[in-house]
Amino acid sequence: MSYDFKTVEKKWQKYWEYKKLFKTEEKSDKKKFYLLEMFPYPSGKLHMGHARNYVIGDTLSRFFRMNGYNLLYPMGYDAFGLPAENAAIKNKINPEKWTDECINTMMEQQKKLGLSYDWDRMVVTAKPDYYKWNQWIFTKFFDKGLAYKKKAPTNFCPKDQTVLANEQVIDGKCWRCQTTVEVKELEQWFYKITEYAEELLNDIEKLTGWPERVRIMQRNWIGKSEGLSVNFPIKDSGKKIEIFTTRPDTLYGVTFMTFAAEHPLVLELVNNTEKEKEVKDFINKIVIQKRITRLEEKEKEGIFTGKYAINPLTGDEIPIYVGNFVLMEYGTGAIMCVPAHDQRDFEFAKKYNIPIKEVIQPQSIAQSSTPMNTGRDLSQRADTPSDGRPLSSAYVEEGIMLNSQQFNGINSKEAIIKISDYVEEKKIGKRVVHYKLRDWLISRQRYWGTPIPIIYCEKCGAVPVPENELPVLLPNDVEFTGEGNPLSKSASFINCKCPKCNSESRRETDTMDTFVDSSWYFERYCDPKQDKFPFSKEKVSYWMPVDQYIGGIEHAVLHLLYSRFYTKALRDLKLLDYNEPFNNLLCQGMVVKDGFKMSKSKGNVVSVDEMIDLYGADTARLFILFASPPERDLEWSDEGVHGCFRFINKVWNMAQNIKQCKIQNAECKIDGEINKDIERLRNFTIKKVTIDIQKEFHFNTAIASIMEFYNELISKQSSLSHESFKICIETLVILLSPFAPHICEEIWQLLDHSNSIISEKWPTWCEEKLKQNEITIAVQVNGKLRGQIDVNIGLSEQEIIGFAKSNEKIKKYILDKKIIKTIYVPLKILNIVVGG
RNA sequence: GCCGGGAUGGCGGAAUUGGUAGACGCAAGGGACUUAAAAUCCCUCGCUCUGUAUGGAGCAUGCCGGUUCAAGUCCGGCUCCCGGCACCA
Repeated sequence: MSYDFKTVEKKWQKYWEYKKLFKTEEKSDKKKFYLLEMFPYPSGKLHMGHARNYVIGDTLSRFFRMNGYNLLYPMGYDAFGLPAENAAIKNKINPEKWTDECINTMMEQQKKLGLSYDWDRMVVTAKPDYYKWNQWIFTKFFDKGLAYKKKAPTNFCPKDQTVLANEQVIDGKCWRCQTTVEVKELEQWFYKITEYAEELLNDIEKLTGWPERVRIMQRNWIGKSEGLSVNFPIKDSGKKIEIFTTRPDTLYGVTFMTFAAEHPLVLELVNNTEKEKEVKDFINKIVIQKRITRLEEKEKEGIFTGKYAINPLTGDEIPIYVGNFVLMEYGTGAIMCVPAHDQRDFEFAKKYNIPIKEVIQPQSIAQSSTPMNTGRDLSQRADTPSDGRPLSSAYVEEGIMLNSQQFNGINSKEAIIKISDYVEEKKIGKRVVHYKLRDWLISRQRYWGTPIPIIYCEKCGAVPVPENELPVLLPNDVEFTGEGNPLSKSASFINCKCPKCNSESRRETDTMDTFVDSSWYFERYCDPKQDKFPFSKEKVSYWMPVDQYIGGIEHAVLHLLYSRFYTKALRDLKLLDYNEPFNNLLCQGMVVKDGFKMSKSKGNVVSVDEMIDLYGADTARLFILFASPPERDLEWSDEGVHGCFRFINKVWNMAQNIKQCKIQNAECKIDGEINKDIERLRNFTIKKVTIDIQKEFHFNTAIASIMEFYNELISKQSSLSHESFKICIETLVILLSPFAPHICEEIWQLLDHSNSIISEKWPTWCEEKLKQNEITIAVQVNGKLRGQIDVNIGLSEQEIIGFAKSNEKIKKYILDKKIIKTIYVPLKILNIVVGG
C-alpha cells in the first residue's frame, strides 16, 4: 500500500488547528524563544523563496518546541504597497479587497506546507488597528523632532510616481520596478535616522549573532568618517569656504580647491565676472550628465572660476575650480585638493596642469635622501618631480612629513593629530564627524499606505492629528486612475478642521513608506490585540528581542537598519527597554534553477502549490532542507525532489513492517550484538541530528544522518528484536518530525501513541552508548594510507604499533626499511615513517 | 578600485582542534520482478594505468610554492566566480 500523503497531510493539518497545538502560551515556566521569519508582501502567490524561508523557520520551531521552549512563532502580512494599488488601477478593484484575497490564498498555501504558526496573532499592516499605531508613533516622533518636513532633492521614480528613500535606490534604479530614478526637488517628510547614526554604528559590534557580511554592509552604509572641517578664506572677499578632510596631514599640500556643481557659492563667485557664462554652461552640462550616467565612471572634468582661496596655514593662493567629481551630498560640497596624495586630485591636476606639492614621503625615500628638500612648491609640475622620482600616481600611504613647516620630519599619522590640534588652536577649523547615512525619506505620493497624520492650518502650520482622532482612515471616495495620488483628489479626506484653532484646514496626502510598517511589526506580534498602545511594555519585555530572525539578504540594509532605528527611537520614547530587536539573524540563500534565480521572465519558476500537489508538503520540505545548507543558494532539481519522495515512502513502508516484525523476530534478543550496534547508531544519530540543527542549522547533514540510520535499520531489520526495532523507528520518526511533520504524526499514531508527536520530548543520547569496543584505525606509511586494522580500544600504543607491523598489507612497505618514527593519534590513525 | 564570500566527482553537497577526501542524495550503467511500463529491490560508480589472485600502482579538493610524519583544512603568491559599496574628500 503506498503512502497517501494527500489524506494524511490534510488530516493532521486539521488536527493541529482543531487542537490549537501551536497556540502561544502567555504564562509559562519554560524558557522563552521568539522565532521570526520576515513576513511577506501578500502578492497572492507563495514562491519558492518564501517556502524556503518558512520551512527553515518551521523546522526550527518544531525542534525548539520539542526541546521545551515557550515559543512565539507568528506570521503576518506586510499588506500596504504598490502592487495592490496597481491592481486596483488595472482591474478596478479596491486595493483592500485585492489584498485580503491575496492574504487568504497565501495563508492557505502556508497552511498546506504544514507551518506551525500561532495564527491568532496574525498582524496585517494595512488594517486600521495596526496603522493607527503607525500614525501614533509618527506623532510621537514629530513631537520629539524625529519626524520633520523639508525641501530636498529626492529620488523620484517616474514609473511608480513617488519618491524613494536612498536605501531604495539600487544602482540608480527603483528597488521595486528597476526604473531609473530622477532627482526632484520636493518638500517631504523624513525620519531623523541620522540622529542615531553613531549608536546604530556602534551597536553593530554587539550583533554577534548576525552574519558578518550584513554587519559590514550596515557599517558601510552608515559610512562614518572622522576628520577636520577647515575654513579657507576667499581672496578679495569676506567669504570663507568650509571644507571637510580626513587627511589633515596633507593640508600643506593643497594646491587647488574644487566645488561641486550644485554648490550655491559657485554662482555667487562668478556673478558679473567674465567667467560667468563659461562656468554656468559647465554646471548645466554636468548636472545633466550626472543624471544620465550616474553609474559609469566618468573622466574628471572641471573649470576654473577665476577666483582664488587662501590656504589658512601657508597663506598660499590657490585656484578655485568647479568639478564633476565632487559630491554636493557629502561633506560640505567643496573640497581641498592635494594632488600629491589623492588619486582623484592627482588626475585632475594632471589634466589641468595644476602644480603638485608633495608633503609626505615614503619612509624609505625620506631616509635615503639628503637633507629635506623644501623646494617643492607651487612651481613644481606633475611631470617634473624635483628629485627625479617619477610621479605616476598619488602617494596615499603614511610616511614622513615634508614641506609642512613645523611638522616636517614627523610621521604623517602623528601629523594628523598635531595639525588638527594646531588648526583648532588657531580657530581656522575644528574636528568633525561625517556620515554617509541620510535621513529616511518616508513620504510616498500613493494611496495604499498609512496616511501621515498631519493637518496643515494657515495659522498653526503643520499640526499632528491628536491621539483621540486616530486613526486617520483611508477614504473610500477615490478613483484609481493611475494618475497622481488618489488621496489628493478626495475631498472627504483633504478637508478638515485644524485641531488647534478649528479653522478650515487641509490634510497631508502623503502616505508612509511601507518600510515604516515593517519596522515594528515584530513588537506588535507580542501583543497583537492591544488597543491602548502599539504594544504593552510588559509583553515586549518578555518576548523581545527576537531570538532568531530568518530572511533574505536583500534586506541587509533596508528593513534591518530601519528596524534597528525604530527600536532605539521607541526605546527613547520609553515604550520599550532594549537596544536591538534581533539577536540572531539567518540569511537564507536564493532558490535558483538552471543557474538563475527563479523568475517569470526566465521561465524557471517551480510552483509551491504544484509541488505540494505532486509530492506532498513533507517531500517539498525535506527537499528544500536537504538540497543545501540554508545560507547557500539552493539549486532546484526535480530529480532531487523525487529522491526525497522516495525516502518518505520508504520510511512509511518500514513503519508498516513493525507488526510483521513482532511475529517474525520473536526469538531475536534485545541484548544481542546487532541490537547493541543499532542502539549505538541510534544514539549517534540523535546526537548528530540535534547538534546539526542547533549549532549551524545544517539541516542537510541532519537529514543525511537520518537516512543513514534508516539504511542501517532496514538492512538489519530481520535480525533485530521487535523491541529494538520499535524503539529505533520511534526515534527515527521523532528526529524526522521537524522536517516532515505529517507523515511522522501518522506513523506515531500507527505505533499506538495517543498523543501528538509535537508534544513528545526531543530524545537525548547517552555518551556511554556511543563507545565501541573495537575500532578501525588507518595505518599510513610515510603519510600514505596503506591499510586498516581493527583493534580493541583497550590496546596500548605499543601493542597497536606491533599489530600494525604484523599486518600483511603493511609488512611489505616496511620490510627492509628503517623505521624512523611512528605517530599515533589515539583511535584514529597510525603513521609509520620509514627511511632508506 | 575597495570590502565580503566562494571554488571538492557527471550534479547537489559531506568531511571534529590538520588525521582514512567524496558521507547522504541525484544522475548514469548492469541485473531481478513484470506481457510491458511505472514503481520497487540488488550490484557498480572520482580519474588514469595495470591486470584478473575480483587485486595492485599512481594521480586527485581552482593554480603555483611553503610548513608538517600528515594539508580540502594552516602560511605566502596568483586565477576565476558570486555578492555589496563605489568619485564619501
